[in-house]
Amino acid sequence: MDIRQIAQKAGVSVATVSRVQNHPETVAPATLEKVQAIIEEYQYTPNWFARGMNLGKGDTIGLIVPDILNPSYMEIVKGIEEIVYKHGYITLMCNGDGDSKQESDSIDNLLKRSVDGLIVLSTALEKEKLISIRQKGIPIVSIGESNAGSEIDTVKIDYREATHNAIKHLVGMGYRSVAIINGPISKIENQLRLKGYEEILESAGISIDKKYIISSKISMENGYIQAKKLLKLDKLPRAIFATDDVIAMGVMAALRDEGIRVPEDIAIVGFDNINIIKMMESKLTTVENPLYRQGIEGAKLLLELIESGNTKECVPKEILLKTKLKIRKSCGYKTK
Amino acid sequence: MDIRQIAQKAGVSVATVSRVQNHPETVAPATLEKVQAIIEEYQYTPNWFARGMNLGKGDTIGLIVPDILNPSYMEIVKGIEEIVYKHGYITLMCNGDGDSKQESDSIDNLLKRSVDGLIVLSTALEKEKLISIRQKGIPIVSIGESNAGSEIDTVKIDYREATHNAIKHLVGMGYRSVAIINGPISKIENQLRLKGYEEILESAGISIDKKYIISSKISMENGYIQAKKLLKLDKLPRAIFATDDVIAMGVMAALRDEGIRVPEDIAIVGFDNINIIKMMESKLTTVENPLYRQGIEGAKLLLELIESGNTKECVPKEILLKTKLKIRKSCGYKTK
DNA sequence: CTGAAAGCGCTAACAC
DNA sequence: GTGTTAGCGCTTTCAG
Repeated sequence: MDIRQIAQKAGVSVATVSRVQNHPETVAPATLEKVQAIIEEYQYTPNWFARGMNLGKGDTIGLIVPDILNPSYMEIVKGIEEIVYKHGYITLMCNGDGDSKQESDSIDNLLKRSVDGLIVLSTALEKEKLISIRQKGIPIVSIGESNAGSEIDTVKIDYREATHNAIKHLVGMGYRSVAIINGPISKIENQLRLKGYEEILESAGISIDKKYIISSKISMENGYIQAKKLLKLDKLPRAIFATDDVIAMGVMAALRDEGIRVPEDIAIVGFDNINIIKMMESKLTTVENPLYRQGIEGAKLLLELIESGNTKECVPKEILLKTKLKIRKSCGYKTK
Repeated sequence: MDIRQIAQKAGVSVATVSRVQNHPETVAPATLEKVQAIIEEYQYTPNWFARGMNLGKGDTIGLIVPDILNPSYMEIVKGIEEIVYKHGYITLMCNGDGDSKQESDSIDNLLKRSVDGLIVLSTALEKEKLISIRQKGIPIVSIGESNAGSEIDTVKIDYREATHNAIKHLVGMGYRSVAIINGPISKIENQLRLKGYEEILESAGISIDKKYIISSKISMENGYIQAKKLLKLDKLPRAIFATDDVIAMGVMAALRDEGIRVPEDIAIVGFDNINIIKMMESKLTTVENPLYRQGIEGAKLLLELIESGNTKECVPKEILLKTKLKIRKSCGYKTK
């Protein structure tokens, strides 16, 4: 069924059918009803490609996620999804696989599909790439710190401050040796976390031990593996800060398997406060991260950009969300 | 940059540029090289909509997921993603929200975007809807049991048998009162699980207690809530079978909060064997479900269908994957 | 092996 | 209010 056939059945011109679909208020009530009846009867929907070609847009946004198996990212995606869907958009999702090359491929793939906008999650993409996209007038927003800094619209938290709070708390508990299991150091946000970590230790007069600084891909398995490595050291750390809750979960598993008590022997602090851990047996102290909210704000930002119509001219916005250290048992802190 | 401008720069006709992109083997090496250089120089990519309009396809598949926060579904999605991306397709993902109305909306949305094919995960969609899609010649595959039974291509496991194994094991352990916390009973797969549950109890001569049969939306929170309800009963069940691992996690949390020991007081068996629980403190006995594999197989099936070109004529295939009861501590079984 | 030209199905000026 | 018509950017016959 194409528009011509519908027009014929309804006894009107194709223009009228098109109007009925796109500007119903401009057509006479009687005609409107008649045409709508035919449309309904034949279940007509305009050819998406033809429509897109004329309008130059397809109500689609592209999304790059580093790892769809990581609940932290999915909580963000959930927020994005809800907002954009409500506004008639739909999401094309690509797996970045935490790899800058693969991410770049995915972006190109998305771009050639003429998406109306792009959201990148915790991206490792180079600054030039990011900026060139924006320069082309394609709305793009980064959730999490990106290499483009404040040159593209961004929703983020203060990773450095959040880490300060976590490490400060650990140091305040009297732990003098604190290890960090960080995500890939190629990402700005992880560089900031590392910085925050070092700053607090230094200001507490604790010398930094390279052996306590680990960077790895984010997964429970890696958390497990890295923790085991840490446990092979001559001098064990008194506390471990994992920059992602799934890493923290792996760490906890490793300590348990080695018969190490948390927090008596080693304390743990995680990052994100994802849903699953809220109910877990071992109460994990973690940095509460408004993930869902980040998705919401990011999507809104993107929609604004799309609707404004000229991304290039807008000065990039930056939305900074608050985090808070959620103290539970794993850090050894006794409430009252 | 459009094809005309490229043609001009290269000193050839638009037809030749088009050929270079779509059938490079049909153009003279010299011309080919010349045109490719220009394409490269100007970073030309054909307009997606125009291309789609001509070809009638957009290398896109639609995907309906009941809940993107549920790791079980995401493991399946991961498998799908990998296969289709490798074949040049990209995924439009919609959240079904476990609601048949919302799912139906999402499908329509996907359909009007002329996706090349559709994968539905654990769908509650009515048989008629599913079949009508296939009838229109749109490739569709269901992962998990659907209301269309064997009338559409399906990848699944034997839910009834899997449940048999779980319940049989529990009954074999001597537990005479076994509760089930099931997903929404509107879904066939959950009906099958319930059936499997009842069958084993009956054949063991255990009368079925309605109070032990619960159906709820799948989430950790609901697992928690439903378990608490169960614990308010005069006579507590000796074991609880949760038909999804995230439900099981909620159940474990509830029991813990109530000071009930697992498995000494109440045994638990879950379903899926998702990644997270493999490392969890409380070793959950669960039905091992090849989720990732389901995604792989489902995607392959869909791709076949798309490439075959005539979905209507093909007789629907059915792929049945094997499950296995993974025995850990939560069911009380002592190895040796 | 290459070019001219006819659509693909739709939207939006522009006339009436 | 409604119809006529000119594209949108591309692919693909059909000639040459």
